[in-house]
Amino acid sequence: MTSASWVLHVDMDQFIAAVEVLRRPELAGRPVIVGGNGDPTLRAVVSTASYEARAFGIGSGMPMKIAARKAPPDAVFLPVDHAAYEEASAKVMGALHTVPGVRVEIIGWDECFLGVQTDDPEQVAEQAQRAVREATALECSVGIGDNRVRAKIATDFGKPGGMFRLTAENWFEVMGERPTRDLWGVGPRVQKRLAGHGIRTVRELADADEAELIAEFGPKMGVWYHGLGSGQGPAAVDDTPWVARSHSRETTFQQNLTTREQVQDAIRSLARQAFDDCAVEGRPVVRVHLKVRYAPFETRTSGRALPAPTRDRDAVVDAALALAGAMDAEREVRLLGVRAEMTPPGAAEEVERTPVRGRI
DNA sequence: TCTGGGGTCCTAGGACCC
DNA sequence: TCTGGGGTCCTAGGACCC
Repeated sequence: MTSASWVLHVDMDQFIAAVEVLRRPELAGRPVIVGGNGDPTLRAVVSTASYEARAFGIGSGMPMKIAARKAPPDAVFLPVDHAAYEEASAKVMGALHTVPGVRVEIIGWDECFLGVQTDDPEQVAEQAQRAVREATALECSVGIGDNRVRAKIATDFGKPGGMFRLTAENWFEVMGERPTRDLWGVGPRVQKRLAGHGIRTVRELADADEAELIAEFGPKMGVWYHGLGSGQGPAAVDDTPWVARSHSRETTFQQNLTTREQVQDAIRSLARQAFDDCAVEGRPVVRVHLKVRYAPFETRTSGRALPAPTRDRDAVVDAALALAGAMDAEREVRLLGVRAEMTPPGAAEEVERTPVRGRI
C-alpha cells in the first residue's frame, strides 16, 4: 500500500502571551498584552495579545497607546522577553522532532511545517499536539493540507487547539466566497489591485484571466496569484536548517532626531550592531541598506553594494553613513534601520525559489 | 489614532556590454 | 521617415510575513 504525502502546519496559540501566563499562572484568564518594554505610554506596538485581550479589539501590530485605551482596568502589560520565547520555541520544535516519520521545517518562533507520508494525517496532527503539550504545557493548532498553502490557511480554521483539513477537494467550498485578502501572501495592496480588475473573492481569482494578472503583477507573481486562487502551491517540506541572508538593526526613537549629528551617531551604532550579527555567522558583508522614517510618517529605503565583500566593520559603517548622506537625513527622523546583507549561502548551488513574499 | 523589529523575495528601469 | 535586440548587473522601492 502507498500512503499519501501530507503537509501539516503547526501554529502555537497566542504563543508569547501563553509563555508569559505559563510562568505567571496568576495571569490566567486576564487580558495580557505583550509589547515594547511593557510601558503602554511609549512608542511601541503589541507583539501578542491573549484571547481575553483580543475580545476588546486588541491585536498584534497595534500601537501600545491604542491598546491601552481599549484595554479594561484589569489588563496586564508586559515587556517583550526574547530569551524566554526562544527557549520555549526550542522546546516546542524539539518535541515536534520526536513525532515519528515527520520532517520539520521551522518558519518562525511559533510555527513550522511538518512533512509526512501517512493515510491518517489527523492522527499525526494529534501526536504533534500531544508532544508539544507534554513537553511545554502549551497548546497549538494544526492545519492539514495537500500543499503548504492549503495547510497554512487551514490552521486558522482549527484555532484554538484544534485541527482542520483543507485540500483540493474542499478548497472552493471553504474558501471560494472569501475575500482574496484571506489568502496567504495577499496583503492590502494586492487585494486592492485585484479589486481594480473586479476580482474580490478567491473563486474570482481562480477564474481570472492569467494574462491579465501577468500584465498587472509580472510574469512570476501573476502566475502565482492565479494559482493561489485555486489553492495551488508547493508541497515540499525542507528540513535543512535555515540560513540567514542578512541581519538588521532598527530603532524607533521616543523623541524624533533633529540634527545631523544625532542621525549619524544612531546610524553608526546600528551599523555596528548589524555588522556584528553578520560577523557571528562568519560571512562577509556585501551590501548595506538604510531605512529612514521621517516625521510624521514617510518611510524611505535604499541600498548600496560595497566595492567588495568585507569583514571590516568600519567599511560597513562608512557605507551606511554615505547612504544617509545621499538620503537627505537632515529632516526630522523618527526611525532608523540598518541592514547588512551577507554573501549568499552556497552561491554555487542556487536553488529554485518559490515566488512568495515573506517566508513560505 | 498611531503605527516595532526581524526578515525574504519580486519588479522596474537604467547602465553597460556584445 | 528614427534610433536592434539580448543579456547581465545594479539601484531603488514595493509588498508581504511573523
